[in-house]
Amino acid sequence: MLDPKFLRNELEETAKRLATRGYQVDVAAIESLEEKRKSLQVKTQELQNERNTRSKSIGQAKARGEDIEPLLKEVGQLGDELDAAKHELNELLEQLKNMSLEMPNIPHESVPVGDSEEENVEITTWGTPKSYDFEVKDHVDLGEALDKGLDFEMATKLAGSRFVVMNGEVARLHRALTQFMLDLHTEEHGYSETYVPYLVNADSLMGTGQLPKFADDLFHTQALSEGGHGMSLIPTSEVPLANIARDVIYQADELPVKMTAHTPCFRSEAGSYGRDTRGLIRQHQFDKVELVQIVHPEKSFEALEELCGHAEKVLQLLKLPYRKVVLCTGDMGFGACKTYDLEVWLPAQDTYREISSCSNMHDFQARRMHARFRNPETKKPELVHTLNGSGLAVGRTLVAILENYQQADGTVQIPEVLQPYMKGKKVIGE
RNA sequence: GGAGAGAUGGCUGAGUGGUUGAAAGCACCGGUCUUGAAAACCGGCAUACGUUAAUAGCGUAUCUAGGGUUCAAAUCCCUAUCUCUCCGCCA
Repeated sequence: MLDPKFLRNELEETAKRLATRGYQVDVAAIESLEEKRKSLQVKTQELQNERNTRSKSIGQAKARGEDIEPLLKEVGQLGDELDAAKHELNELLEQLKNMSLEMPNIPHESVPVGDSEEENVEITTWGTPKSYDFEVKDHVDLGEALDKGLDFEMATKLAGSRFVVMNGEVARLHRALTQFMLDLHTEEHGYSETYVPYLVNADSLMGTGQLPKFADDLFHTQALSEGGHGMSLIPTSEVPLANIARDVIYQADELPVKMTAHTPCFRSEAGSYGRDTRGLIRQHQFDKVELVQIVHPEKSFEALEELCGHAEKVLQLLKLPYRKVVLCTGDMGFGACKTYDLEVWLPAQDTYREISSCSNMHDFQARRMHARFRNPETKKPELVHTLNGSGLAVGRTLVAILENYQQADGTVQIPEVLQPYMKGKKVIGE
């Protein structure tokens, strides 16, 4: 959510900047609603003031044993007028609130302006894609051949499309990856390991920005239309992790809070029919190791660089070639003010594919969540900034390893850093 | 799943319809005292919104949340959520 004061005072500016990400602000509508709101609010408060004063004097008169009947009569119609004004005001406030809940975050000045992912800007590349003297297979063929290491047919029987069953060494490699990532982030990067619920309530989803706008992307235990008390499966552990800060006032010396968690993520992928239907790339359920930071508002851009570096470190240690891009205004997520994507090299697709997305949400989520810290200078509670990033998406990392480390005979080398997690094995499929 | 109890400011905890935004204590901040500290004493100490040049005043709201009764609700009624205790079930 944007700062309502900023929105009000800098409406044109806000509209201009949100337009760069393809969001049209209805300036005229907001202006007229605001004007009405202002006068109605003043009127309501005046009426309330009057009622309070009179009610008080009734109390005093009664205490003195006077006849209060005439006073009661006087206040009589005040109530109706007040109720009407209140009602109208609440409707207006509701309307304004709903509008602001659906507005995306304002992009940072350093974010390149563009319409789509075509206009994302490459920052760096790391590593060199290997050349293979045989025809490379994709991870689906590799995984199926590895003693049904990846079994998509079975998953279809059990659940449907966009799920997977893993077996044997591939399943273990998948587990090894999450262990390795968690160990790295907790032991080297200063995150505390966190275990969180995979089902969350609507307040949490509102806090991080999935609701009200993106309900269709989630799996719900009960339709929101049917009472709304159902929980939803998390689309990312960012939701529970960031909401740990909801309604909290941190002491300044408690910041930054750095948390990491490994969870499955559930996405209905409502808008992506036909995209990436083959393989592990786009699933209804996938594992992810997430990094979340709650930081002092002046430190968030620094923290973004740091956090992204932590995700990069995973790729570097796994020796997977990747590139880092900064997303353009049109490609950023709803709540982000600046986002870096890390894209790993996939030889079978002969291209880089997203494997991590690291974002500074600025105060956007903090405002929705009332996540604050007590500023020692002002002694007042002020909004913190929140950041999140994948460190990394485990399923896609598995894809990258299978494809990048494949050998002519269909076996797959195990990256050195993972070998301790694989009982010292160096190759799977032998 | 069944039965009961409860939810008040950073914390503990008074308060059952009328100057109660809310006693008291703790914590915290400032001061007096002290060589310094502690103790003692004095004072201060919520948030949001509106109005405003203003972090000054003034006003409004907020005692889990949402409805209701009333001239007036922390206080009465209804609903939801959460917490605790006991029983059942269970990893």
